[in-house]
Amino acid sequence: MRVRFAPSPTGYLHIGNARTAVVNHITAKKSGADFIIRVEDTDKERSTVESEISILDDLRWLGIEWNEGPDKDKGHGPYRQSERDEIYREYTKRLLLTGHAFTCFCSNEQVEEDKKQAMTENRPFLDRCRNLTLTEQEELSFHGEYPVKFKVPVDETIEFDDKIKGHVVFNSSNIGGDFIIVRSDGGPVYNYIVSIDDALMEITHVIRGEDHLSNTPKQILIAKALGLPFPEYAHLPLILGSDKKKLSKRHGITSVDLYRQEGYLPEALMNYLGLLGWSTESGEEILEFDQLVSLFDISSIGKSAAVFDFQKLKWMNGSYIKKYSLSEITDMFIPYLDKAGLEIKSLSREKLENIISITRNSCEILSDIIKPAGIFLNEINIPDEEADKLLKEDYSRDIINTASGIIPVLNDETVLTGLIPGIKENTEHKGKKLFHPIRAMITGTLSGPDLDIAIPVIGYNNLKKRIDYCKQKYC
RNA sequence: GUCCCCGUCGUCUAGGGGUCUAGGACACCGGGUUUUCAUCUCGGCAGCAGGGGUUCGAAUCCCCUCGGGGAUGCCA
Repeated sequence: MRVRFAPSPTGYLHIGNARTAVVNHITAKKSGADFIIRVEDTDKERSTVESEISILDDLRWLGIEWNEGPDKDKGHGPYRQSERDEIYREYTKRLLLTGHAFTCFCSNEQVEEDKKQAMTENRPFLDRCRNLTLTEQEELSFHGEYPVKFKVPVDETIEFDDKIKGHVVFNSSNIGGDFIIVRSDGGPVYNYIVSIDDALMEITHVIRGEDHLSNTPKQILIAKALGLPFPEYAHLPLILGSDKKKLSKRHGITSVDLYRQEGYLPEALMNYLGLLGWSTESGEEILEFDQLVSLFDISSIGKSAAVFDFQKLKWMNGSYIKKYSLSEITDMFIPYLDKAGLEIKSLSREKLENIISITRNSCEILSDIIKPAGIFLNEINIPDEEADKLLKEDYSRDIINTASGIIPVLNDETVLTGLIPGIKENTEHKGKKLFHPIRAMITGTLSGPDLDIAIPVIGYNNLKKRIDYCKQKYC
Protein backbone atom coordinates (compact mmCIF):
# COMPACT_ATOMS: atom_id res chain seq x y z
CA MET A 1 0.00 0.00 0.00
CA ARG A 2 1.23 3.46 -0.91
CA VAL A 3 -0.37 6.79 -0.13
CA ARG A 4 0.63 10.30 -1.01
CA PHE A 5 0.19 13.92 -0.12
CA ALA A 6 0.45 16.28 -3.06
CA PRO A 7 0.68 19.92 -2.06
CA SER A 8 0.96 22.68 -4.57
CA PRO A 9 3.55 25.20 -3.41
CA THR A 10 1.52 28.33 -3.94
CA GLY A 11 1.46 29.53 -0.37
CA TYR A 12 1.62 28.37 3.20
CA LEU A 13 0.34 25.01 4.40
CA HIS A 14 -3.36 25.52 4.88
CA ILE A 15 -5.08 23.83 7.77
CA GLY A 16 -7.38 21.99 5.38
CA ASN A 17 -4.46 20.52 3.50
CA ALA A 18 -2.77 19.72 6.75
CA ARG A 19 -5.81 17.67 7.64
CA THR A 20 -5.44 15.72 4.40
CA ALA A 21 -1.78 15.17 5.18
CA VAL A 22 -2.59 14.04 8.69
CA VAL A 23 -5.15 11.51 7.54
CA ASN A 24 -2.71 10.17 4.97
CA HIS A 25 -0.03 9.95 7.60
CA ILE A 26 -2.21 8.15 10.11
CA THR A 27 -3.43 5.77 7.44
CA ALA A 28 0.11 5.05 6.37
CA LYS A 29 1.22 4.38 9.92
CA LYS A 30 -1.75 2.18 10.57
CA SER A 31 -1.19 -0.08 7.61
CA GLY A 32 2.54 0.22 7.28
CA ALA A 33 2.16 1.93 3.94
CA ASP A 34 4.73 4.13 2.26
CA PHE A 35 3.94 7.81 2.35
CA ILE A 36 4.99 9.85 -0.65
CA ILE A 37 5.18 13.61 -1.02
CA ARG A 38 4.69 14.90 -4.50
CA VAL A 39 4.97 18.58 -5.23
CA GLU A 40 2.36 19.72 -7.71
CA ASP A 41 3.98 22.83 -9.04
CA THR A 42 2.46 22.99 -12.48
CA ASP A 43 1.10 26.45 -11.90
CA LYS A 44 4.25 28.31 -12.86
CA GLU A 45 2.79 31.68 -12.01
CA ARG A 46 2.10 30.93 -8.41
CA SER A 47 4.50 28.19 -7.41
CA THR A 48 7.56 29.17 -5.42
CA VAL A 49 10.43 27.28 -3.84
CA GLU A 50 9.93 29.23 -0.62
CA SER A 51 6.45 27.87 -0.41
CA GLU A 52 7.63 24.32 -0.95
CA ILE A 53 10.21 24.69 1.77
CA SER A 54 7.76 26.12 4.26
CA ILE A 55 5.14 23.48 3.53
CA LEU A 56 7.58 20.64 4.05
CA ASP A 57 8.84 22.36 7.15
CA ASP A 58 5.34 22.66 8.56
CA LEU A 59 4.68 19.00 7.83
CA ARG A 60 7.81 18.02 9.72
CA TRP A 61 6.80 20.20 12.61
CA LEU A 62 3.42 18.51 12.72
CA GLY A 63 5.23 15.22 13.08
CA ILE A 64 4.54 13.94 9.61
CA GLU A 65 7.25 11.84 8.05
CA TRP A 66 7.49 10.59 4.50
CA ASN A 67 9.34 7.74 2.87
CA GLU A 68 9.71 9.42 -0.48
CA GLY A 69 9.62 13.01 -1.59
CA PRO A 70 11.61 15.75 -3.27
CA ASP A 71 14.30 15.29 -0.64
CA LYS A 72 14.20 11.49 -0.70
CA ASP A 73 14.21 9.85 -4.09
CA LYS A 74 13.47 6.16 -3.82
CA GLY A 75 13.21 5.40 -7.49
CA HIS A 76 9.86 6.97 -8.25
CA GLY A 77 11.16 10.46 -8.82
CA PRO A 78 11.39 13.18 -9.68
CA TYR A 79 8.84 14.18 -7.09
CA ARG A 80 8.23 17.65 -8.46
CA GLN A 81 5.89 17.76 -11.38
CA SER A 82 7.85 20.58 -12.90
CA GLU A 83 10.71 18.12 -13.30
CA ARG A 84 8.63 15.45 -14.99
CA ASP A 85 7.84 17.27 -18.19
CA GLU A 86 9.45 14.68 -20.44
CA ILE A 87 7.31 11.96 -18.96
CA TYR A 88 4.14 13.90 -19.56
CA ARG A 89 5.18 14.77 -23.09
CA GLU A 90 5.47 11.08 -23.92
CA TYR A 91 2.01 10.35 -22.64
CA THR A 92 0.54 13.31 -24.46
CA LYS A 93 2.07 12.08 -27.66
CA ARG A 94 0.55 8.70 -27.05
CA LEU A 95 -2.90 10.15 -26.40
CA LEU A 96 -2.68 12.24 -29.55
CA LEU A 97 -1.59 9.29 -31.62
CA THR A 98 -4.26 6.98 -30.31
CA GLY A 99 -6.97 9.54 -30.85
CA HIS A 100 -7.74 9.98 -27.15
CA ALA A 101 -6.67 13.58 -27.33
CA PHE A 102 -6.61 16.33 -29.89
CA THR A 103 -5.40 19.85 -30.33
CA CYS A 104 -8.12 22.46 -30.13
CA PHE A 105 -7.87 25.50 -32.34
CA CYS A 106 -11.05 27.24 -31.26
CA SER A 107 -11.01 30.70 -29.79
CA ASN A 108 -12.27 31.29 -26.28
CA GLU A 109 -15.39 32.88 -27.67
CA GLN A 110 -16.03 29.98 -29.98
CA VAL A 111 -15.88 27.43 -27.20
CA GLU A 112 -17.98 29.54 -24.93
CA GLU A 113 -20.62 29.88 -27.60
CA ASP A 114 -20.63 26.18 -28.43
CA LYS A 115 -20.95 25.29 -24.79
CA LYS A 116 -23.83 27.64 -24.26
CA GLN A 117 -25.50 26.25 -27.32
CA ALA A 118 -25.11 22.69 -26.10
CA MET A 119 -26.45 23.69 -22.72
CA THR A 120 -29.61 25.29 -24.03
CA GLU A 121 -30.23 22.30 -26.25
CA ASN A 122 -29.59 20.09 -23.25
CA ARG A 123 -27.05 17.89 -25.00
CA PRO A 124 -23.45 17.12 -24.11
CA PHE A 125 -20.87 19.53 -25.43
CA LEU A 126 -18.63 18.07 -28.11
CA ASP A 127 -15.65 20.09 -29.13
CA ARG A 128 -15.67 20.98 -32.83
CA CYS A 129 -11.99 20.04 -33.09
CA ARG A 130 -12.36 16.59 -31.59
CA ASN A 131 -12.66 14.87 -34.93
CA LEU A 132 -9.84 16.58 -36.77
CA THR A 133 -7.39 14.12 -38.24
CA LEU A 134 -3.78 14.15 -37.17
CA THR A 135 -2.67 15.71 -40.41
CA GLU A 136 -5.33 18.40 -40.19
CA GLN A 137 -4.13 19.13 -36.69
CA GLU A 138 -0.55 19.38 -37.80
CA GLU A 139 -1.39 21.79 -40.56
CA LEU A 140 -3.37 24.04 -38.26
CA SER A 141 -0.83 24.00 -35.48
CA PHE A 142 1.57 26.11 -37.53
CA HIS A 143 -0.48 29.11 -36.62
CA GLY A 144 0.63 29.14 -33.02
CA GLU A 145 0.32 27.29 -29.76
CA TYR A 146 -2.95 25.65 -28.91
CA PRO A 147 -4.20 23.59 -26.00
CA VAL A 148 -4.53 19.82 -26.12
CA LYS A 149 -7.81 18.39 -24.97
CA PHE A 150 -8.87 14.98 -23.84
CA LYS A 151 -11.59 13.42 -25.93
CA VAL A 152 -14.26 12.48 -23.44
CA PRO A 153 -16.13 9.37 -24.53
CA VAL A 154 -19.81 9.82 -25.12
CA ASP A 155 -22.25 8.29 -22.67
CA GLU A 156 -19.87 6.15 -20.72
CA THR A 157 -20.56 5.28 -17.13
CA ILE A 158 -17.73 5.79 -14.67
CA GLU A 159 -18.12 4.44 -11.19
CA PHE A 160 -15.91 3.83 -8.21
CA ASP A 161 -16.18 2.91 -4.58
CA ASP A 162 -15.04 5.80 -2.51
CA LYS A 163 -13.84 4.74 0.91
CA ILE A 164 -15.71 7.61 2.50
CA LYS A 165 -18.43 8.63 0.11
CA GLY A 166 -19.42 5.16 -0.94
CA HIS A 167 -20.37 4.11 -4.43
CA VAL A 168 -20.25 7.05 -6.81
CA VAL A 169 -21.59 6.99 -10.35
CA PHE A 170 -20.94 9.52 -13.09
CA ASN A 171 -21.80 9.65 -16.72
CA SER A 172 -19.13 10.92 -19.07
CA SER A 173 -21.69 13.17 -20.74
CA ASN A 174 -21.88 15.20 -17.58
CA ILE A 175 -18.21 15.90 -17.28
CA GLY A 176 -18.70 19.13 -19.14
CA GLY A 177 -17.22 18.15 -22.44
CA ASP A 178 -13.72 17.61 -23.71
CA PHE A 179 -11.32 19.18 -21.29
CA ILE A 180 -7.87 20.69 -21.53
CA ILE A 181 -4.96 18.49 -20.52
CA VAL A 182 -2.14 20.62 -21.88
CA ARG A 183 -2.33 24.39 -21.79
CA SER A 184 -1.64 26.52 -24.80
CA ASP A 185 1.75 27.28 -23.29
CA GLY A 186 2.60 23.59 -23.28
CA GLY A 187 2.17 23.09 -19.54
CA PRO A 188 0.18 20.02 -18.57
CA VAL A 189 -2.78 20.42 -16.29
CA TYR A 190 -3.42 18.93 -12.86
CA ASN A 191 -6.35 16.70 -13.78
CA TYR A 192 -4.24 15.09 -16.43
CA ILE A 193 -0.89 14.41 -14.85
CA VAL A 194 -2.28 13.44 -11.49
CA SER A 195 -3.42 10.22 -13.14
CA ILE A 196 -0.01 9.61 -14.66
CA ASP A 197 1.91 10.34 -11.50
CA ASP A 198 -0.31 8.32 -9.21
CA ALA A 199 0.10 5.37 -11.55
CA LEU A 200 3.84 5.78 -12.06
CA MET A 201 4.46 6.30 -8.39
CA GLU A 202 2.37 3.23 -7.72
CA ILE A 203 -0.01 5.01 -5.40
CA THR A 204 -2.66 2.56 -4.28
CA HIS A 205 -4.87 4.85 -2.20
CA VAL A 206 -5.58 8.48 -2.90
CA ILE A 207 -6.84 10.33 0.14
CA ARG A 208 -7.66 13.92 -0.67
CA GLY A 209 -10.21 16.67 -0.26
CA GLU A 210 -13.77 16.37 -1.40
CA ASP A 211 -13.29 19.19 -3.86
CA HIS A 212 -11.64 16.59 -6.08
CA LEU A 213 -14.56 14.23 -6.10
CA SER A 214 -16.03 15.47 -9.34
CA ASN A 215 -12.57 15.51 -10.91
CA THR A 216 -12.17 11.83 -10.26
CA PRO A 217 -14.06 10.56 -13.31
CA LYS A 218 -11.80 12.63 -15.55
CA GLN A 219 -8.76 11.13 -13.94
CA ILE A 220 -10.09 7.62 -14.25
CA LEU A 221 -10.89 8.20 -17.90
CA ILE A 222 -7.37 9.36 -18.55
CA ALA A 223 -5.83 6.43 -16.75
CA LYS A 224 -7.99 4.09 -18.78
CA ALA A 225 -7.08 5.75 -22.05
CA LEU A 226 -3.43 5.40 -21.15
CA GLY A 227 -3.80 1.85 -19.99
CA LEU A 228 -2.60 2.86 -16.55
CA PRO A 229 -3.97 1.58 -13.26
CA PHE A 230 -5.88 3.95 -11.05
CA PRO A 231 -5.98 3.92 -7.27
CA GLU A 232 -8.70 3.56 -4.71
CA TYR A 233 -10.12 6.84 -3.55
CA ALA A 234 -11.13 8.37 -0.27
CA HIS A 235 -12.53 11.88 -0.44
CA LEU A 236 -12.38 13.78 2.80
CA PRO A 237 -15.22 16.18 3.55
CA LEU A 238 -14.22 19.82 3.49
CA ILE A 239 -13.40 21.96 6.47
CA LEU A 240 -15.65 24.97 6.80
CA GLY A 241 -15.56 28.28 8.62
CA SER A 242 -18.14 29.32 11.18
CA ASP A 243 -20.43 30.59 8.43
CA LYS A 244 -20.29 27.19 6.71
CA LYS A 245 -18.27 28.58 3.87
CA LYS A 246 -14.99 27.03 2.88
CA LEU A 247 -12.45 27.80 5.55
CA SER A 248 -10.46 30.89 4.68
CA LYS A 249 -8.41 33.60 6.31
CA ARG A 250 -11.37 35.68 7.32
CA HIS A 251 -12.50 32.91 9.65
CA GLY A 252 -9.29 33.00 11.65
CA ILE A 253 -5.89 31.45 11.40
CA THR A 254 -5.62 28.99 8.54
CA SER A 255 -1.88 28.66 8.25
CA VAL A 256 -0.17 25.86 10.13
CA ASP A 257 2.84 28.10 10.53
CA LEU A 258 0.82 30.66 12.47
CA TYR A 259 -0.49 27.99 14.79
CA ARG A 260 3.06 27.04 15.47
CA GLN A 261 4.02 30.64 16.13
CA GLU A 262 1.13 31.23 18.50
CA GLY A 263 2.15 28.30 20.57
CA TYR A 264 -0.05 25.45 19.54
CA LEU A 265 1.54 22.07 20.09
CA PRO A 266 1.92 19.84 17.07
CA GLU A 267 0.46 16.90 19.00
CA ALA A 268 -2.67 18.90 19.72
CA LEU A 269 -3.11 19.99 16.12
CA MET A 270 -2.51 16.44 14.96
CA ASN A 271 -5.05 15.21 17.48
CA TYR A 272 -7.66 17.76 16.51
CA LEU A 273 -7.18 17.36 12.78
CA GLY A 274 -7.07 13.60 13.06
CA LEU A 275 -10.27 13.49 15.05
CA LEU A 276 -12.21 15.82 12.80
CA GLY A 277 -15.06 13.93 11.21
CA TRP A 278 -15.16 10.87 13.40
CA SER A 279 -15.04 9.76 16.98
CA THR A 280 -13.87 6.86 19.07
CA GLU A 281 -16.17 4.28 20.53
CA SER A 282 -15.41 5.38 24.05
CA GLY A 283 -15.91 9.01 23.16
CA GLU A 284 -12.39 9.79 24.23
CA GLU A 285 -11.03 12.80 22.40
CA ILE A 286 -7.60 13.47 23.78
CA LEU A 287 -5.68 10.86 21.87
CA GLU A 288 -1.97 10.33 21.75
CA PHE A 289 -0.67 9.64 18.30
CA ASP A 290 -0.41 5.89 18.91
CA GLN A 291 -4.04 5.78 19.99
CA LEU A 292 -5.04 7.83 17.00
CA VAL A 293 -3.33 5.32 14.76
CA SER A 294 -4.76 2.24 16.38
CA LEU A 295 -8.30 3.58 16.67
CA PHE A 296 -8.47 5.29 13.30
CA ASP A 297 -10.57 3.90 10.50
CA ILE A 298 -10.88 5.94 7.38
CA SER A 299 -14.24 4.49 6.40
CA SER A 300 -15.68 5.69 9.68
CA ILE A 301 -15.11 9.31 8.75
CA GLY A 302 -18.39 11.12 8.34
CA LYS A 303 -19.54 12.23 4.93
CA SER A 304 -20.46 15.77 5.75
CA ALA A 305 -18.30 18.85 5.95
CA ALA A 306 -17.11 19.97 9.35
CA VAL A 307 -16.86 23.46 10.76
CA PHE A 308 -13.43 24.14 12.17
CA ASP A 309 -13.87 24.86 15.86
CA PHE A 310 -11.04 27.14 16.96
CA GLN A 311 -12.22 27.03 20.55
CA LYS A 312 -12.14 23.30 20.76
CA LEU A 313 -8.66 23.23 19.30
CA LYS A 314 -7.59 25.66 22.00
CA TRP A 315 -9.15 23.56 24.67
CA MET A 316 -7.42 20.51 23.33
CA ASN A 317 -4.11 22.33 23.18
CA GLY A 318 -4.57 23.43 26.77
CA SER A 319 -5.04 19.90 27.89
CA TYR A 320 -1.82 18.92 26.16
CA ILE A 321 -0.02 21.74 27.94
CA LYS A 322 -1.25 20.32 31.23
CA LYS A 323 -0.01 16.86 30.39
CA TYR A 324 3.65 17.71 30.10
CA SER A 325 6.05 17.54 32.99
CA LEU A 326 7.07 20.84 34.54
CA SER A 327 10.53 20.61 33.07
CA GLU A 328 9.31 19.82 29.57
CA ILE A 329 6.68 22.50 29.48
CA THR A 330 9.08 25.06 30.89
CA ASP A 331 11.39 24.45 27.96
CA MET A 332 8.49 25.01 25.61
CA PHE A 333 7.50 28.26 27.26
CA ILE A 334 10.98 29.76 27.30
CA PRO A 335 11.04 30.94 23.66
CA TYR A 336 7.75 32.74 24.17
CA LEU A 337 8.99 34.43 27.32
CA ASP A 338 12.14 35.44 25.51
CA LYS A 339 10.29 36.78 22.54
CA ALA A 340 8.07 38.88 24.78
CA GLY A 341 11.19 40.51 26.17
CA LEU A 342 10.78 39.13 29.68
CA GLU A 343 14.04 38.86 31.57
CA ILE A 344 14.53 35.19 32.38
CA LYS A 345 18.20 34.64 31.73
CA SER A 346 19.20 35.84 35.15
CA LEU A 347 16.66 33.58 36.77
CA SER A 348 17.58 30.25 38.28
CA ARG A 349 15.98 27.27 36.68
CA GLU A 350 14.29 26.52 39.97
CA LYS A 351 12.71 29.93 40.19
CA LEU A 352 11.61 29.83 36.57
CA GLU A 353 9.99 26.45 37.01
CA ASN A 354 8.37 27.73 40.12
CA ILE A 355 6.79 30.56 38.16
CA ILE A 356 5.71 28.24 35.39
CA SER A 357 4.20 25.80 37.84
CA ILE A 358 1.87 28.42 39.22
CA THR A 359 0.94 29.99 35.89
CA ARG A 360 0.73 27.12 33.41
CA ASN A 361 -2.83 26.23 34.28
CA SER A 362 -4.16 29.41 32.80
CA CYS A 363 -2.54 28.68 29.44
CA GLU A 364 -4.30 27.18 26.50
CA ILE A 365 -1.56 28.03 24.07
CA LEU A 366 2.11 28.66 24.80
CA SER A 367 1.94 32.38 24.15
CA ASP A 368 -0.66 32.65 26.91
CA ILE A 369 2.19 32.42 29.39
CA ILE A 370 3.34 35.95 28.74
CA LYS A 371 0.76 37.77 30.78
CA PRO A 372 0.70 35.64 33.92
CA ALA A 373 4.46 35.20 33.89
CA GLY A 374 4.82 38.94 33.52
CA ILE A 375 3.19 39.29 36.91
CA PHE A 376 6.36 37.85 38.36
CA LEU A 377 8.98 38.91 35.88
CA ASN A 378 8.22 42.57 35.44
CA GLU A 379 9.20 45.04 38.10
CA ILE A 380 5.98 46.90 37.75
CA ASN A 381 2.84 45.85 35.95
CA ILE A 382 0.85 48.74 34.57
CA PRO A 383 -2.75 48.00 35.52
CA ASP A 384 -4.85 46.87 32.60
CA GLU A 385 -8.19 48.45 31.86
CA GLU A 386 -10.21 46.42 34.34
CA ALA A 387 -7.65 46.73 37.10
CA ASP A 388 -7.35 50.43 36.45
CA LYS A 389 -11.07 50.92 36.82
CA LEU A 390 -11.15 48.95 40.04
CA LEU A 391 -8.23 50.80 41.54
CA LYS A 392 -10.00 54.11 41.06
CA GLU A 393 -12.70 53.04 43.50
CA ASP A 394 -12.62 54.63 46.94
CA TYR A 395 -12.22 51.36 48.77
CA SER A 396 -9.31 50.48 46.53
CA ARG A 397 -7.58 53.75 47.36
CA ASP A 398 -8.13 52.99 50.98
CA ILE A 399 -6.35 49.69 50.52
CA ILE A 400 -3.50 51.22 48.55
CA ASN A 401 -2.93 53.80 51.28
CA THR A 402 -3.01 51.18 53.97
CA ALA A 403 -0.64 48.90 52.08
CA SER A 404 1.68 51.78 51.51
CA GLY A 405 1.72 52.38 55.24
CA ILE A 406 2.44 48.80 56.16
CA ILE A 407 4.98 47.83 53.56
CA PRO A 408 7.98 49.75 54.97
CA VAL A 409 7.93 47.75 58.19
CA LEU A 410 7.85 44.42 56.39
CA ASN A 411 10.58 42.40 54.69
CA ASP A 412 10.95 39.27 52.55
CA GLU A 413 10.25 37.02 55.51
CA THR A 414 7.27 38.84 56.93
CA VAL A 415 5.57 40.13 53.82
CA LEU A 416 3.42 37.06 53.28
CA THR A 417 2.01 36.94 56.77
CA GLY A 418 2.05 40.66 57.27
CA LEU A 419 0.69 42.32 54.17
CA ILE A 420 -2.79 40.96 53.61
CA PRO A 421 -3.69 40.41 57.28
CA GLY A 422 -2.32 43.85 57.98
CA ILE A 423 -4.48 45.48 55.35
CA LYS A 424 -7.47 43.54 56.55
CA GLU A 425 -6.96 44.67 60.12
CA ASN A 426 -6.51 48.30 59.22
CA THR A 427 -9.45 48.58 56.83
CA GLU A 428 -13.09 47.62 57.00
CA HIS A 429 -12.77 45.45 53.91
CA LYS A 430 -12.97 41.70 53.55
CA GLY A 431 -13.63 39.03 50.93
CA LYS A 432 -13.76 40.20 47.38
CA LYS A 433 -13.44 43.88 48.26
CA LEU A 434 -10.26 43.08 50.08
CA PHE A 435 -8.56 40.68 47.72
CA HIS A 436 -9.57 42.14 44.43
CA PRO A 437 -7.91 45.52 44.92
CA ILE A 438 -4.83 43.91 46.42
CA ARG A 439 -4.52 41.70 43.38
CA ALA A 440 -5.00 44.63 41.03
CA MET A 441 -2.47 46.65 42.96
CA ILE A 442 0.31 44.09 43.02
CA THR A 443 -0.27 42.29 39.72
CA GLY A 444 -1.91 44.91 37.55
CA THR A 445 -4.63 42.53 36.53
CA LEU A 446 -7.70 40.86 37.95
CA SER A 447 -6.74 37.29 37.30
CA GLY A 448 -3.79 35.17 38.21
CA PRO A 449 -2.50 32.67 40.70
CA ASP A 450 -3.42 32.63 44.39
CA LEU A 451 -2.04 35.69 46.12
CA ASP A 452 -0.58 33.63 48.93
CA ILE A 453 1.44 31.77 46.36
CA ALA A 454 2.20 34.79 44.26
CA ILE A 455 3.41 37.16 46.97
CA PRO A 456 6.54 35.27 48.02
CA VAL A 457 7.49 34.73 44.41
CA ILE A 458 7.09 38.38 43.51
CA GLY A 459 9.28 39.23 46.44
CA TYR A 460 9.38 42.16 48.83
CA ASN A 461 11.26 44.61 46.65
CA ASN A 462 8.96 44.43 43.68
CA LEU A 463 5.89 44.45 45.88
CA LYS A 464 7.05 47.67 47.42
CA LYS A 465 7.71 49.22 44.04
CA ARG A 466 4.29 48.27 42.82
CA ILE A 467 2.52 49.58 45.87
CA ASP A 468 4.45 52.82 45.60
CA TYR A 469 3.51 53.07 41.97
CA CYS A 470 -0.18 52.66 42.76
CA LYS A 471 0.03 55.12 45.61
CA GLN A 472 1.41 57.70 43.25
CA LYS A 473 -1.00 56.97 40.48
CA TYR A 474 -4.27 56.52 42.35
CA CYS A 475 -4.00 58.41 45.66
C1' G B 1 -28.62 25.51 -16.17
C1' U B 2 -26.60 20.33 -15.82
C1' C B 3 -24.05 16.58 -12.93
C1' C B 4 -21.91 14.87 -8.20
C1' C B 5 -21.55 15.11 -2.75
C1' C B 6 -23.82 16.46 1.87
C1' G B 7 -27.85 17.94 5.86
C1' U B 8 -28.60 14.99 14.32
C1' C B 9 -27.75 20.35 20.03
C1' G B 10 -24.38 27.06 18.39
C1' U B 11 -19.93 23.64 16.97
C1' C B 12 -17.49 18.43 16.53
C1' U B 13 -19.97 13.94 16.76
C1' A B 14 -22.68 8.77 18.61
C1' G B 15 -26.70 6.47 16.72
C1' G B 16 -27.93 2.30 10.24
C1' G B 17 -36.18 0.50 12.02
C1' G B 18 -38.04 -0.65 18.47
C1' U B 19 -33.09 -0.50 24.06
C1' C B 20 -33.78 7.39 21.76
C1' U B 21 -38.26 10.75 27.13
C1' A B 22 -31.62 11.00 21.05
C1' G B 23 -25.66 9.75 24.21
C1' G B 24 -20.62 12.22 24.60
C1' A B 25 -17.20 16.55 23.81
C1' C B 26 -16.25 22.05 23.04
C1' A B 27 -18.79 26.58 24.01
C1' C B 28 -22.43 28.71 27.27
C1' C B 29 -25.15 28.99 32.18
C1' G B 30 -25.40 27.51 37.47
C1' G B 31 -23.36 24.86 42.14
C1' G B 32 -18.85 23.16 44.84
C1' U B 33 -13.39 23.95 45.61
C1' U B 34 -10.18 28.33 45.28
C1' U B 35 -11.21 34.57 50.09
C1' U B 36 -11.23 37.03 42.57
C1' C B 37 -9.85 34.62 37.84
C1' A B 38 -7.99 30.06 36.00
C1' U B 39 -7.51 24.78 37.11
C1' C B 40 -10.41 20.78 39.06
C1' U B 41 -15.34 18.88 40.07
C1' C B 42 -20.77 18.43 39.93
C1' G B 43 -25.15 19.85 37.39
C1' G B 44 -28.09 22.47 33.54
C1' C B 45 -29.53 24.55 28.69
C1' A B 46 -29.76 22.94 23.69
C1' G B 47 -30.68 19.03 18.15
C1' C B 48 -32.88 14.63 14.24
C1' A B 49 -33.78 21.00 7.76
C1' G B 50 -39.19 20.69 5.89
C1' G B 51 -43.05 17.73 3.61
C1' G B 52 -44.88 13.21 1.93
C1' G B 53 -44.69 7.96 1.97
C1' U B 54 -43.20 2.46 3.64
C1' U B 55 -44.08 0.15 8.60
C1' C B 56 -47.51 -2.03 14.32
C1' G B 57 -43.25 1.28 14.98
C1' A B 58 -38.52 5.96 11.57
C1' A B 59 -33.27 10.22 13.56
C1' U B 60 -32.62 5.55 11.15
C1' C B 61 -35.56 3.00 4.60
C1' C B 62 -37.85 5.58 -0.17
C1' C B 63 -39.48 10.15 -2.80
C1' C B 64 -39.92 15.45 -3.21
C1' U B 65 -38.66 20.35 -1.57
C1' C B 66 -35.34 23.54 0.67
C1' G B 67 -30.44 24.60 2.19
C1' G B 68 -24.96 24.10 1.83
C1' G B 69 -20.63 22.50 -0.94
C1' G B 70 -18.03 20.86 -5.42
C1' A B 71 -17.28 20.24 -10.94
C1' U B 72 -18.42 22.40 -15.51
C1' G B 73 -11.69 25.64 -20.87
C1' C B 74 -6.41 26.95 -19.97
C1' C B 75 -6.00 26.76 -10.27
C1' A B 76 -4.83 22.50 -7.78
